[in-house]
Amino acid sequence: MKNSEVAQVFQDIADLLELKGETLFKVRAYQKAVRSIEHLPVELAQLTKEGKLREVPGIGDAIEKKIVELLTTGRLKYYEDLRSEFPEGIISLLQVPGIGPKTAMRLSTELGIKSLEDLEAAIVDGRVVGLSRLGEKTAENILRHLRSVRTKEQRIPIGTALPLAEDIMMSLQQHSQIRNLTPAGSLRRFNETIGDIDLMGTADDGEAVIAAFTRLPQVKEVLAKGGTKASVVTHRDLQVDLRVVEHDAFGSLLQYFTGSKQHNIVLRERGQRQGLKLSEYGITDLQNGRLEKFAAEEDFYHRLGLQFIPPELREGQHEIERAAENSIPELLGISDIKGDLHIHTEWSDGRDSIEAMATGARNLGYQYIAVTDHSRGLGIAHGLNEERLREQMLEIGRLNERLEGIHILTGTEVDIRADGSLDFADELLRELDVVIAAVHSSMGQDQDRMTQRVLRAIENPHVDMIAHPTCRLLGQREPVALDSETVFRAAAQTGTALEINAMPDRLDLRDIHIFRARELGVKLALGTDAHSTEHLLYMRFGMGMARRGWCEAKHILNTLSVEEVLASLAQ
DNA sequence: GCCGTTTTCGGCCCGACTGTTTTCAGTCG
Repeated sequence: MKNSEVAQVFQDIADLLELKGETLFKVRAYQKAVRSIEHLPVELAQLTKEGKLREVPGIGDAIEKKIVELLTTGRLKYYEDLRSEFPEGIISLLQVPGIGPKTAMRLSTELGIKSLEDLEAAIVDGRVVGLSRLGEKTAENILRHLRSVRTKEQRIPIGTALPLAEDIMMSLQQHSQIRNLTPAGSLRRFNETIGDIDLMGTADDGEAVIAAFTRLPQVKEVLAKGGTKASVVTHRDLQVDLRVVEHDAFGSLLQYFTGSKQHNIVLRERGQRQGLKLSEYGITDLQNGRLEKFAAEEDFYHRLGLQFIPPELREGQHEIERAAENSIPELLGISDIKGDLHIHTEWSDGRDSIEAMATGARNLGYQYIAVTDHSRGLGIAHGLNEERLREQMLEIGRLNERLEGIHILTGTEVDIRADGSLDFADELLRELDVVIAAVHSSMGQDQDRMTQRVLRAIENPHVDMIAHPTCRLLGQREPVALDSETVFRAAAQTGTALEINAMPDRLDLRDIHIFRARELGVKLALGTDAHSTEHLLYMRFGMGMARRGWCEAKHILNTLSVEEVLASLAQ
């Protein structure tokens, strides 16, 4: 059973207990366990084997036993009994904003509603209005939310959200006197997907800024508008919230709205033990009731005796204890990156020439790029055959003589065939600076075959790196079945790098995989998989993932200089 | 159900909004 499936069971249990009217502390205990399991970098089965389940925050005696039962039998009696107490489908009502446990229960018991379809019908024919504490207006709101839940787009990839946010931020800066404008929420934490965009800033005249914001050309609809905040929907159907505050409270407000929710809860629990009450307004000393405000977020953390915690680490797992013992690492930064190791050109399915990609990279301050066009097996991408690859190597040699300030490494993204063999012979691979191997076909293989397939590529002494190891496409294709723990251990053993593919729809490896791979000593490499010069800028998305995986510069292959990286690849 | 810089028992994050109420329950982030 996968972690995500276990998490779903406990999420259901939390919902059902809430419907049942069980004490909220118990409900929250299950919710906390869900968050922890979702962020776990290791399989629960592995932790169980090592006897380390109880080290996970939020997992105690009772939940440990339930996890073991789920993993060994695939079922959980407690869960099945609980479910049998309620009509099927009642949990689905909870996904409608405005419907909580109390309302869901009443809708179910008093009107027999079991699905969103039932609910819509009941509101439309007027049966809902009239239940106690359910007036006309509430019913109307529920109906509106109900319809938007059905049509609403899923969370959008950060690669889409961040440029949209930046576009709005730029417009707002042109049209108002806002200062310190910055994203908050999941965007600032570099979550791989974003629900809505939160922006924050400071201003002397907040109302003028809010007015300018709601009049921006990107805005389709104004949902709410007040003196310090506003919510709008853009033409791309994305909700954007803006909050404007006075300068002296900006730090605590930014901290609060950056989250995550779980991080803030753990932080506040800690504050409570220190006799302090934390809120978006600042920190109140419970002894004397005095409120201390914070203009800078760093000072907020320092007041609690903590190191500053970078937003990418704020998931409410172990970052707060690490900050307390002063052992938050110096995370990788964009200026640490010395080159891009995964680049396509017009020789295969890229748009631009080798020279254009090289000068584009030089403009970003890089020392090198690796040209890694597809191999012949990938016909759809005009993969190179052996002859064309040799021509390309000669061309790169000529360019390297001519171009100043950038070094081009020869390479390939060679196909890993279904049986794990490679698309090019070892004799050819040996001549290249960089050999990236990747799966592009037969993605439906079962876990054993897929794992053996990738292991075989990892064990080839000429393979330097495995690209996009899980082959997922955000929102489009599930990851392939791969025993990641086994693959990571083999990669660490052989010194084969694993890629953090920075393409916004890939982001592969993902954050928790990066965390685990790094822990196991796997060499990691950032690559944009650029198919045009613009794509070189995707590096920042891979950077975000690497930081969420607690990576420092020393963990990343392409923080090395060109001499060092060539030496490392030759090993 | 979890957990400990007072605690192995007795606490458990914080504030705001909305709608339906006569003082607040329910929900959200």
